[in-house]
Amino acid sequence: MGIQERKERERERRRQQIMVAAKRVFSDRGFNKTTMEDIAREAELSPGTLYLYFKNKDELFSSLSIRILQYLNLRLEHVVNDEKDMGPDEKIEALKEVMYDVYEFDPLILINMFHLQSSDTLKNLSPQLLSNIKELSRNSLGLMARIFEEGTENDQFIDRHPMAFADIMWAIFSGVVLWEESKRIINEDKNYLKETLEIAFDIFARGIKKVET
Amino acid sequence: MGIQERKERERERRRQQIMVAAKRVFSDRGFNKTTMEDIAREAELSPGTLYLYFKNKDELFSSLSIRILQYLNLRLEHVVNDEKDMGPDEKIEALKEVMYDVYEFDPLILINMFHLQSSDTLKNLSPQLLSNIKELSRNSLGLMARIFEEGTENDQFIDRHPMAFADIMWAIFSGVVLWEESKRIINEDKNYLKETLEIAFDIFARGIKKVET
Amino acid sequence: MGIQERKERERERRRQQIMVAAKRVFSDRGFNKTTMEDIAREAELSPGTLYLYFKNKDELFSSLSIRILQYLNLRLEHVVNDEKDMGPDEKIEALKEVMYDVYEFDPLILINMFHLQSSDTLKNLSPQLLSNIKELSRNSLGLMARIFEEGTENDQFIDRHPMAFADIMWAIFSGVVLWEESKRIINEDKNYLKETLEIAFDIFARGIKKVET
Amino acid sequence: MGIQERKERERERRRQQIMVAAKRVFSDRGFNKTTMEDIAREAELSPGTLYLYFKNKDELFSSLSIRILQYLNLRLEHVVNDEKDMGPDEKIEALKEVMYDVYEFDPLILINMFHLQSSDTLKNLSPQLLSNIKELSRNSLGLMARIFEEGTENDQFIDRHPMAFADIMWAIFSGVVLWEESKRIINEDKNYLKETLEIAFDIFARGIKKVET
DNA sequence: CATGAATGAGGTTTCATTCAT
DNA sequence: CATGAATGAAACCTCATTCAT
Repeated sequence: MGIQERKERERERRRQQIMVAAKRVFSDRGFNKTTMEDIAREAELSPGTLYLYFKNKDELFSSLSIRILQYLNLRLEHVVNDEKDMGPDEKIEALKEVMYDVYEFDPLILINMFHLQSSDTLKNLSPQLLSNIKELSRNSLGLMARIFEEGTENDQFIDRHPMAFADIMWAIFSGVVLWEESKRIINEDKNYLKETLEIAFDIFARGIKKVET
Repeated sequence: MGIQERKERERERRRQQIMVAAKRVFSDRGFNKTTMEDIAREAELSPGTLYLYFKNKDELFSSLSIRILQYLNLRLEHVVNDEKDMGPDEKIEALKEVMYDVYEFDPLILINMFHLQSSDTLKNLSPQLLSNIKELSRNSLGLMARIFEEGTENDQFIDRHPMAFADIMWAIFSGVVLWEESKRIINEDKNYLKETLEIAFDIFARGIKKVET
Repeated sequence: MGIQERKERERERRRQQIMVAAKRVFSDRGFNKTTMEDIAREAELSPGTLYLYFKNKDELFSSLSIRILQYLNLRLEHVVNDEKDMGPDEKIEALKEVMYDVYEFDPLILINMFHLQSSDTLKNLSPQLLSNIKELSRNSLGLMARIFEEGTENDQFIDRHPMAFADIMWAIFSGVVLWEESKRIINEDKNYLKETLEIAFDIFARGIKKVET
Repeated sequence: MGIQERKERERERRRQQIMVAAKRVFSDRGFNKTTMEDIAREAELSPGTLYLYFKNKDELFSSLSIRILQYLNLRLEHVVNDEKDMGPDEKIEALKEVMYDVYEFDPLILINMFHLQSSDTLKNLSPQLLSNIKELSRNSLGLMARIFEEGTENDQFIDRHPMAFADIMWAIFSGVVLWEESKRIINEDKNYLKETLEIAFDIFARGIKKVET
């Protein structure tokens, strides 16, 4: 068991090493322009080795998305489940923090995640990985929806479909990050994203509250 | 002159024919998986012919984005410039219509446009085309911003940076369309998008109004 | 007959027009890089028209070589046949003039002629054209050989195979024009070719004379 | 070190293997008609492999020229530097041997070298390779020039520009090899080249000697 | 005769993936 | 487990040539 486990851990370390390298290269060059050899070089491994840890390029790429989705999920779960004494308003505030941290965790991987989603090659992922991704993103939306649901139940938010709320929330976040003009501005003024998110969440909070402040 | 013009029109017709085919295939298969031969076959032309009308695959792809951006621009200009007697509230309502029509005009091309923007190889577009795209998307955001600016000046909207408003607006729209889970739902329930947009714009309208109804 | 002839002449004029354009473009870009459309544009004709006058690209190219070979032949015939009162020494001097004029007539076409000869696509020339080229080049060598033959018969030149003499003569000329270093020098010093040819012919004249001066 | 070196040698072996195959195919079909796949098939490798050893088709082609130029250089250096006790006459004799051996070493590659020089696409060679070629051909001519220079200094050869002598010498050799009619004759009579070179060098030797024998 | 839009075969090159060491 | 040389399928793109007008 000791040995077994040690091996497993070693294997996981390698996977991480590769993913870190992959993230760097994908972020730098985008999906298409990145070759497996680029990643191998960055990871100081040989191309063949990558295939010992990832079935193919698409799976390697997708694993990056998995990682950030896992992080998002973790954080959302914490807000929804652990912070029992927060009111809906505070949870939305917390949600804002989560979203921003996700962005900071990996600003470019997010963009890549969209590439993943609006993409083609999702069909040659292993079924397990695919369902994993679907599960995670579904779960994330679900967790956000829960926050809004609570607000609705509390009669603090207007009564609408919570999933739609969650969708919009995510939209605000992701759209802000993606739209070309925004990217330009973000590059010039690092605070723009934060400010815009602030405004966005503020508007959102005002817009969904039943009793206006 | 007559002949010259006829030729020009004929040429434009061909371009459109190719773009229609390209749109279909790109939408079906995504950018990477789509080959020029696929498009040629769909357009019932030979591969070589495509290159008489588009410098390369990237330019063909980008031209599709141009088209929808032009449509968006046209519609936004109409709202901003021609509807002088609309109040800010009505204009946001009109904006909603525009966004939805854009989506109907070409639901998948929008996704592709994101691929374009979050992409890599857009550096080998002709400078003219590239600046054209930039100009159009910048202009669209600017027009949206104008709508919000008016509302702010009228003291009807809370006083924030109008560009950020526009950014969020676009975010809501595009994000809603893109997020994977949404896509799934949209495919199952065609009204979901409309409803969610309705909610989104409603929240947004409530959120930015200074004097609450 | 009048009309027939007029037409024929008109046709010949067109051929010349195309060849002049082709010569310019081939010289500028080399055989491979030159497209039929380039030539058409230079000739202010349409690509299709070229094929009314030349079976294919190779034939068009080869026709240029034909033209210069015809010129060479003409000049050589004049030296051999018309200048009955010249001695072998003088004829070699005349030969030098001819060679130099050929070079001036079309310095780059000569290089292209070598491309033709060391080339591949000579197999898809029309048999007639091919035999025409062979005939002309054979004839040129033959005419040169005659000059040396006379000198040998006169007991003025050493007794060797006259065709070999001609071959060497041609070699000197063509080699001088082709060798890369020479080209470089020629570009820097326009007189180099003339001088080198002068030396070459002088050496040659000294080398073949039976009675040394 | 041992491993490093073994790898390097293995790699060099592969390069040679490819070059041998390339030489065969280029010689057989000429540059344009030869496809990379042809070469790969001849080398019993896959097309992709060629690109592991040569940047592109042009570089592969040029490398062949390099090889023969290196051989030529080696031989010329031997004549010029190592054979201190040879007189100019003997050195010219040695030069003849060199030239003939070069021809035997690779009769068709020489023709291809001319294709290289009178060619177009040689601008997309790596700068290093290009300068390598230029260096080598310049050097070869320089070495030949040295031989003549010695003869001039010894007062055995007429006093002319030694580089021009070298140029002519090379011209004789290369021209003889190239001219179409010669090729035909060579194919029919294998001794023709040798004989003609013999005559050429004899004439040349007679032509440059100050004191006639 | 002239046109020039369309063709489509075919070439070069890339790169994800494999497998013998 | 790791390597990295080799693979070979497949993509983009060019351009000589044709043919309906």
